[in-house]
Amino acid sequence: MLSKKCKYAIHALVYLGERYQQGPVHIQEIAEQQRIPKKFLEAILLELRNAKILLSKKGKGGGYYLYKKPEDVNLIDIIRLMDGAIAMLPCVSINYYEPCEECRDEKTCGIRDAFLGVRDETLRILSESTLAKIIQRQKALK
Amino acid sequence: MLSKKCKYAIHALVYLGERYQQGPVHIQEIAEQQRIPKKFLEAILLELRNAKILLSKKGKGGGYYLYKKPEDVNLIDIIRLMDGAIAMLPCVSINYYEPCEECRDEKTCGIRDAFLGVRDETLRILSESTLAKIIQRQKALK
DNA sequence: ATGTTAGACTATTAAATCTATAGACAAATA
DNA sequence: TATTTGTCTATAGATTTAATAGTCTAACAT
Repeated sequence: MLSKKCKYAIHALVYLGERYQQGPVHIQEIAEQQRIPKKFLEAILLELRNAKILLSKKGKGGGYYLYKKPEDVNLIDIIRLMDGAIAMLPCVSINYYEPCEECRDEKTCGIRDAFLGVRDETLRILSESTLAKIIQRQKALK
Repeated sequence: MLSKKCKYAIHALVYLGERYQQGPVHIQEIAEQQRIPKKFLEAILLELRNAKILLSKKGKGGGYYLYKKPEDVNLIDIIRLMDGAIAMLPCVSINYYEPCEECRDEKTCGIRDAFLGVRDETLRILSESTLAKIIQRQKALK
């Protein structure tokens, strides 16, 4: 399951995606509109800024706005940043690889294979799912 | 990421799968061979027994053994039992469904779709992955 | 029948992680 | 220079995960 942090991040980014190129959006507004605790959201947006997904502006009229284009931010990027590995086992993780403690020998492990498959399918589906597509889908459903 | 509990369960079951129809296997032996803390393993095996995947025998010569056939126990069963939901969001979970708190309206949510896809693919791959197939694959790799 | 073996069950603890909040600081703007 | 708004550090509380201790109960051998 995704953490709340990650879900908050996705919702905040979709919200900012809907306002792409319309200037900075105040944290307070995002927090209220998306029902996210403001202080928690602050930490999340900061992390997204440090990852060069968002930009910020201080002072009056300040706030956060998308740095990357909505079609260039996908769910994989967000989940990796917020929750870490996509894979269900460390030994099949691309970005957070670690040998399995439980495993005697990775080369003859009959378990990995299935989780490699799951990882690949998950990557495929979620990397195709960009903010732009999510917003487009949302509009279509209304 | 799967919990240690779940990984222990998978390893223990594969181990028992290799000894299918060869009589009960002592907890101590599984714990040592698979390097699992014995007391923790006890709790895990008990849960698998309550779920009718394993059977147990008390007293001398006792231990645990598979109740279901190795080809009838798949990774989905094990993960659901140990870690709960397979899905990455409660609102796309089959067995642990809950509406997303973060979501305003499930029907017009543009996010769910991607996670529905991930869930389906995960189910497909992991339900095909049975103890029998894992053991077979392991033998082939040796 | 009785002692030994091995699982069943309850309770507890320690560590880690997740969620949320507080408050001082720094930069931008009017 | 006062106000607004993001930056950053620290911490607290709750929950979950991982592991252990200890008592109870059933099965079996003698």
